[in-house]
Amino acid sequence: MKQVLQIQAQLVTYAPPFLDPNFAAVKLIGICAVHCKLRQAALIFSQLADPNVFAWNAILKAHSYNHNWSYTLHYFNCQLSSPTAPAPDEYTFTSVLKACAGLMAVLDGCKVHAVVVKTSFNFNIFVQNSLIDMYFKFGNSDIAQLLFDEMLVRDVVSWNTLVSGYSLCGNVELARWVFDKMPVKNLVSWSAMMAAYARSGDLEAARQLFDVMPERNVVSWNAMIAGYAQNEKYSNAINLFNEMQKTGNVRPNDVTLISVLSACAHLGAFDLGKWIDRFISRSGMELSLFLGNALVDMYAKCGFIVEARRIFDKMQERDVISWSIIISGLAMHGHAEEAFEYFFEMLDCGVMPNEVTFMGLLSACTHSGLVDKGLKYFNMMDHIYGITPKIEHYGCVVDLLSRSGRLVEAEDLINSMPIEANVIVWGALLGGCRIYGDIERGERVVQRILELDSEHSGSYVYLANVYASVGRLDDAAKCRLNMRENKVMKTPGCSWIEVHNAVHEFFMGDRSHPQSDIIYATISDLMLRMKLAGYKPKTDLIVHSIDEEEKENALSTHSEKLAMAFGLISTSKGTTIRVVKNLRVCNDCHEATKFISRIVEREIIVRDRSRFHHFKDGKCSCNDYW
DNA sequence: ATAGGGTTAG
Repeated sequence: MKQVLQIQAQLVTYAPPFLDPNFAAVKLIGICAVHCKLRQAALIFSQLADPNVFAWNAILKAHSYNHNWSYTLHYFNCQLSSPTAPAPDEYTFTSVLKACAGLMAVLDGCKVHAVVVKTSFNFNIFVQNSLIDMYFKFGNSDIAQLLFDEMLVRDVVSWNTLVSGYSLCGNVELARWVFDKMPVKNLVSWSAMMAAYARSGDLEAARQLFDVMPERNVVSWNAMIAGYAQNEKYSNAINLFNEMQKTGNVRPNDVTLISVLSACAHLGAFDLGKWIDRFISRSGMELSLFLGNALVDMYAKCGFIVEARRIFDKMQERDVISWSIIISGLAMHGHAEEAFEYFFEMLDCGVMPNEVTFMGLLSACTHSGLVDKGLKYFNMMDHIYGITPKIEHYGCVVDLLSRSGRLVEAEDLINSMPIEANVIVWGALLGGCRIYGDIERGERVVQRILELDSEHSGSYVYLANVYASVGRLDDAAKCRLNMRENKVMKTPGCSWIEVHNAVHEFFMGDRSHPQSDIIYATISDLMLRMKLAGYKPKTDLIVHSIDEEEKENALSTHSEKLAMAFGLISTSKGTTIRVVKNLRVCNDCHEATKFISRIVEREIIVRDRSRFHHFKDGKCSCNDYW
């Protein structure tokens, strides 16, 4: 790029007469495109007195290559309306059709198709393939198939387009049928078929294809890694990334790193996440919008909100996703005021919020108990920005109202919802009934929940707890029996911790870890010291056993305590402990962790399914409100 | 001199 600028400067001051300016511009624009420097490309193009068809195609390609679909169509419009511009050719149409597909601009696409037919470019195989691809992306597989059938000559790209097209339309079987039928396969054919399986959720079939592929490039690896990451197989994604590094002949690119960062974010695998950050700086890789977003999200979800902000501030370009990520990140850490500040800054930058942005704002309110502010944002969504609240938003607001004891309003809101409430929304209200001991309402809510999901474990546990707390032990027992008979399973509590680049996973009562004995010994020791410091196990949370000692035991083997104990014995004194949990952190563990942070003089950061808890010196950042 | 198909974030 540096040399592009030098050449450009040279051409402005002195253009040699033997050099065709269009020729030079095509070359320079091509380099700008590869480096995502579209403004520079546009400048070079605008300085041409008389752009020829090569120059027009170059500027169209530069924008479509960078997924800047609307600018592609903008330039195409300019070309059509300018009296001096050359007529479009087959090269023009491939870029333009791609842009229509990317924009899902069905009407424009059909119009371009009409022009293609009128100008007889519909016999060019490149244009034909682009048309087929476009109709698949519009979801119109019938027309796509028709165009394919009418082709006189087909090449491997035509077949590949069919495979990926059917995959896009959700028809893996047909994609496989085409894949088996195609006369010649290349690397892209294999990758497309593999991606089709991954997209359909059949990771075994995808992996099998990946393993037998005759050759692989970075895109094949990316497709498999992304397949794992998008199907929540985060450890598999990371393992495959490590394998890719080991083979040594394929260099990860930004797409690879984005998928791996997403896996790191979900797992809280910050060692690898930080390594990727350094890798990016070290290799001089451009911090693209996607990559920046993935990095910010990784840091925020791994508990490094300061680092997340550092990357966010460093980004050249930010879109609504970037802002939503930083807002939800701040919300997760309980920094509600900063989340609001970023929201207003976002508006100042002219970026329109969407439904995800509002999820971030609402959860910021939930985590800080800002009920009225939450209601204000909730109303703002529809009234000011025309965004119809989705079930998640209702869930958030019901949670907000319920937690603060405004149960009547919460129930009214559910009953006034234009969409059917789900188990999560009712569950939020049930949580409020539990906290505020509203037994009558709770019973009603449980009934509604069990109508929707007869195996809702939370309801059974809730009922058993309520009965036990008011001394109706027979009813409590009946409820537990009921639960067992209906085979209601609670999601098993699971926590994990990253130590020395490896993620260690613990389930409740887990004894499968090689260092299990010493982990349990550590917990017993801690329990003793905690009790001396005034800790009282919250055994009233346990419903299924009677013996007090047994209850304490059950509490002490909660997965987060196991992960924490493992962290304490495997890291040096003073190191921050970071644990991730799949469920909400339980009341007892929350209390215990406060004590532990003081006893061992460590900062302990727990990410549960909805937020972060920073424990330090016997206190938690959530101020016991979560 | 310029082109089509497989991979990416909340």
